[in-house]
Amino acid sequence: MSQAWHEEMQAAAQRGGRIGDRDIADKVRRAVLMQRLPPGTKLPEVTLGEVFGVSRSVIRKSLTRLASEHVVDQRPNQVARVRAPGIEETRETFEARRLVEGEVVALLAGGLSAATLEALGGEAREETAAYRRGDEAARIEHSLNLHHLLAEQSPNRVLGGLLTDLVLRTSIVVALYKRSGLASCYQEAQHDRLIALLADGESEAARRAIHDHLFGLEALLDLSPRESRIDLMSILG
Amino acid sequence: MSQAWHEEMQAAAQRGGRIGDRDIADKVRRAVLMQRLPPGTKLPEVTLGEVFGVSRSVIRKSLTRLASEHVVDQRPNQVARVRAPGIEETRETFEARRLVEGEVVALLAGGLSAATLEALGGEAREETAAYRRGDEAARIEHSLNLHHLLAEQSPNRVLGGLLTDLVLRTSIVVALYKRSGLASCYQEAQHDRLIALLADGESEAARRAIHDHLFGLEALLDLSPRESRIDLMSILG
DNA sequence: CATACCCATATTGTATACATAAGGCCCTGC
DNA sequence: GCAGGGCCTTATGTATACAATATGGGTATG
Repeated sequence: MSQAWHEEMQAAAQRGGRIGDRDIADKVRRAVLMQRLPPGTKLPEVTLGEVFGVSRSVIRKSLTRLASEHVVDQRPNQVARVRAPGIEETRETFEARRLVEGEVVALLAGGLSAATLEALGGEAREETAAYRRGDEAARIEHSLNLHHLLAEQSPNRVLGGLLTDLVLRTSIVVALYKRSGLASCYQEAQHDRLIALLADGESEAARRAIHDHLFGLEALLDLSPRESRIDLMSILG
Repeated sequence: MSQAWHEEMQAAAQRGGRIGDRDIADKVRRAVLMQRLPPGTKLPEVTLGEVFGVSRSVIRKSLTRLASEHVVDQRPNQVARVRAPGIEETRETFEARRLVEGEVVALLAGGLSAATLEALGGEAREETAAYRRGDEAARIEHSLNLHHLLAEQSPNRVLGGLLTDLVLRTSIVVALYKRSGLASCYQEAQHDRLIALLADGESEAARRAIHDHLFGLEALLDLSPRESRIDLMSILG
């Protein structure tokens, strides 16, 4: 367990009043997303309990929730660990998300209220601004917000739920496999283009835009099998 | 809590040796699928604990698992209840499953081993046999096995996981909204046709076959809004 | 007669203690 | 030097006690 993660969590615990399993899951999820908790990190229940000032009961519920979101691996009689999706699963996650998010934006095109479009545009603008000032954490936050908003607005709530899950999972693997040289996975103007197509009701063009966006994102990752820093950890660990 | 369900569970508890949260979730899931547990049924933790001979800890884990599968509703400070998806959600679930299962069978076509094809054929045959002898429980079992097998065989494991979830959810709503006159939702020969197309590698035809199959299944349901026996329970409850 | 309030009861939320199993370390034997 | 086995440490699995909260019924009141 790294030092940084411990103090981060302790600080988070102190700021809030009563915290529940939901809050804890949120914090751990964010920490994973921001790579504060590297894959494979052990998450012992007692330790987390001390950090958050609650008992194992609450922690267990949080971990179970995170496991159902595929954020942590929770195996019987074993310490929960931050999940490390392999290269194959990464590709599959992207493929699944292309299918689902493509369908969602196609359904969404032309049916969004002005207020929603404005909210989407706002997130896109803030993402760009964060990128320009080099604030990667904020950039990821706004990018996530944008896609999460799409998922929430889906007229098909079931598909929306699936999309929410897939957005989280892709975000985790992006953080994991981002090429070391790259500071960010920002793709200039792609979000704005998508929003314009949604506003114009161009269903199929919006679907293609999402496909391009996700293919582009996947292409920014280093998914070469040789670099097995992650696989070693999960296989040997 | 109905009488039948209680004795069913007690019998189940007695037959097995040590039972864990997984087993309990399985049994409750089956009971829901077989309509032994009607929607809205309360599932108090202590009652379940007594029935299965375990403490609330185990029950809680089971319920949480079932909640993540959308089988039960688990809201804070409230007793868990068997979930009652509304008509709208039913349609959305079918739409989502068409999208995902269509893609899965398209990916699967032409790539299945002879052994897997034989296993699929076996389930289809057993389903037909069960239908002919009027054993609806067995028919559902084999139909579920078939689709579950498809999900497991998906080269894309992420999509397979999504499909597993959707198959379960559609099964629940089929049980719920099956027209009262209908003894079964069996659709003659459709499974066999699908398997043939998979064997022949006809991706797009297989996708269409699944679409037809699922549209046909949805058409067998009574989704008219007037009959609000379910909606009243979930809205007022 | 309808409504609002209040109390008794049932049920979940949380913490803790004990039981059980996994993992690591050292020690022994080859 | 290396492999194997047993002990010890650590962490999870399960049960239980207590606290907090919802639910339902009964009663008083407008």
